[in-house]
Amino acid sequence: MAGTKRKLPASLAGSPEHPESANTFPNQTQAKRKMSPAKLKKLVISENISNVTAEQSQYFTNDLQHRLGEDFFQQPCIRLAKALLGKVLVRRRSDGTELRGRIVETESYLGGEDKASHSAGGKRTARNLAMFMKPGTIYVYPIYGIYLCMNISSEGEGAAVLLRSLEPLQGLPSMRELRAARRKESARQLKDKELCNGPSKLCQALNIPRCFDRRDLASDPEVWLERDPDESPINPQDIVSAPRIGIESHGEWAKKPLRFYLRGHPCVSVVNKAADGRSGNVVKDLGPSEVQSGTERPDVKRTKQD
DNA sequence: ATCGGGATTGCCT
DNA sequence: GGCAATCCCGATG
Repeated sequence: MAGTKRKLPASLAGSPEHPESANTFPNQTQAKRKMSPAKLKKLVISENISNVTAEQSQYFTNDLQHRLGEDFFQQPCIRLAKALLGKVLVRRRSDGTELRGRIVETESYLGGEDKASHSAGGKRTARNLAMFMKPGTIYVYPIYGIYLCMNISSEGEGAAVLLRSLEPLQGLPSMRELRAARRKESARQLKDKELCNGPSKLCQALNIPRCFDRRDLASDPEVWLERDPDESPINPQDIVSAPRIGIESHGEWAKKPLRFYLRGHPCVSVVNKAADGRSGNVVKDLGPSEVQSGTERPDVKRTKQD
């Protein structure tokens, strides 16, 4: 399948989804555009005309050309979590339309000794089986009875990367609909940057259902990952490492900086000011000791992670 | 068969 | 910033 250029049915070709608006984040420090110049030009045009129909040819772009294959996922968990930053998650819906979001925040769950991981201690259950499947396998699990979270299995026994937030790129009106469906009708409209800035929000916005659990990102026709052709390589100094969110009860492991996000990006769900001031791998002069807990390198087997 | 908790979110004060 | 919502899964008896 990979490398094969698929031709879309004519019925899909001529029926773009709802009007799509371009999405820019002026305040974004790394203001590099992700689209090809041609695509960008079209989107810029559509920005200036309300209710413009989506550029149809974007559905003909050769998605598979930039699709990430299984080799990409074959990396140690922390490395994959960082490598995922800047990559584009694509969801192709049954009507042929595509939703796209750029990954800007991830978390590593290492399995084994990682007490905060569903696979801690090598525990393998029906729920977390996908964490043990081949790298690139999607792990979707329900949380708090009402939400879902999406992970990607990495190299390493039971290791996976949680996707925490995306920068919405394409299909924003659809995302807004999907998100609004579960909110009060009286609630104000969500800002663009609020569409996917949380692990369960992105599942809603991209319509990722529970049944995507155990699917393969490298080969699934409905969901995949792309390299952004025009994205300049992420500078390691632009990756913030901070403690993971929502796992406070897990003691020492809660403090390890296994959350990664693009510095200054407006779509990050929770900014860690202490860690934000610091650059990725450089340890500058540190303040109070409590700050340091967020900077110490993860206490994991070097052999496994680098 | 029953019970308790959770890798979150949105609305309220 | 507090807290309810809501239910599946895994642990326990």
